[in-house]
Amino acid sequence: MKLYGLVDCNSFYCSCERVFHPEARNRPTIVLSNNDGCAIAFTKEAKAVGFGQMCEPFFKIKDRIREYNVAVFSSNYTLYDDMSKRVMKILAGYTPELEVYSVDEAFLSLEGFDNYDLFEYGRKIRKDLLCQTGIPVGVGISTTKVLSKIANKMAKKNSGVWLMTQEKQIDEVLRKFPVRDIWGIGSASARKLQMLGITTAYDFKVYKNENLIQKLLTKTGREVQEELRGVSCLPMEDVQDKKNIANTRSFGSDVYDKSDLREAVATFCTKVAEKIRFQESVCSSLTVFIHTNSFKEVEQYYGVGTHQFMSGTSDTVKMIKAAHGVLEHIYRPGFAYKKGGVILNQIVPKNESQLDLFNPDTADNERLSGVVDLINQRFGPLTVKSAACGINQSWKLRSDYKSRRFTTNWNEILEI
DNA sequence: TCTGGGGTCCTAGGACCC
DNA sequence: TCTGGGGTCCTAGGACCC
Repeated sequence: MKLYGLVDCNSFYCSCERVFHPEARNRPTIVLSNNDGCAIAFTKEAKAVGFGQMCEPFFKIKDRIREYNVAVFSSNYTLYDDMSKRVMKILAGYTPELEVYSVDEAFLSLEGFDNYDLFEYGRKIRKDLLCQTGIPVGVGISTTKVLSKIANKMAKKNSGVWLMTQEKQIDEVLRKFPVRDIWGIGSASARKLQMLGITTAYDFKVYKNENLIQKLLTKTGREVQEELRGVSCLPMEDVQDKKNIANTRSFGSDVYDKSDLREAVATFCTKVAEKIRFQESVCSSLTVFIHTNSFKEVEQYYGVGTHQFMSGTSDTVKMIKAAHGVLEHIYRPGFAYKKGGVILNQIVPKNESQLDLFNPDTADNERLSGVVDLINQRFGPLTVKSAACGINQSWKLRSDYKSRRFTTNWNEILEI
């Protein structure tokens, strides 16, 4: 029998903070987005006192945060990424095949584990992770990925582990499970299903007109329906290389000057170039965008443009030049820009890249990039960077409640 | 005053080919 | 009055995910 386990960390960002801030463990805890803009992670204690709406603006909830003595943290992705790696490494020991689905969750193939006491196995995984990393998780086990996601939600409501493999038992759960909460069914699809009278996962499972589902929800929706029926359509996947790589940011304050935007864009390029080199790939097109603050009732402008490289590249300097060229085209003076970004497209592995027939000598400066990457890995991000990134970086973002990089930087290690 | 960031997949429709 | 048929590739936009 096919069997899938889904392990999902509870309020992952908050749990990471709590590992190093014991004083937050008895308080409702919230983590903010970049720029301290919105609340994006909540513990169940925070949800219990009314927080939990995704991306609620921080400034709107400040009063309530004081009222309920909520612990607040700026996001610290260096810390979360490292904690995630620790969790995944342990999980890899519990399955022949692990699919790291996101920073805080992973599918485990449990095919061939039919004779195990799977409930006990789930408990062991939980205990081990909590002991070794301090991160609490839920474990859901069932016969398809979609069902194991549902099992995981049940696990979080109950003792932390939920096993469902018998049809009768599955149906019992599905009858009480809102269709909107199914993995792969968002608000738009839920609305369409509602019009067909489908409100629970069970209604969806037994709905007969498959052609209509295909038409309304496309192939994706049909696959979800099959998975609810216990027919596995979504196999375990290798985590392959990224097909797009982006770095985009809201600015700390409004930006008017082209020179500031040039700095920001150069910095975005530096980040994406690092990422693509780490993946050992090259890209052949690069998109730049800038736009105004859509929350303000002023004239809006959205500028976007793409540069096509003649051959695949992962060279920071080339990307900055290209991005500055695009910026020249899309910049309009007089607007207050609030956000910008750089996206790399048409990504292929380095060794599969096409060379430029007409300019064979414009190869990437790989030695330079290699040395820069080494220095920055050792001494911290942007220790060495292109002068185009600027020194003052007046556009950069805010982060007032940031915790230390406890696990990745000797200078910021936990003190007792 | 203050409103996140980074991805994937699918489809329709246009451009283009012979 | 009459105006082919069968493809591929690319892109924008929608929907969804964490």
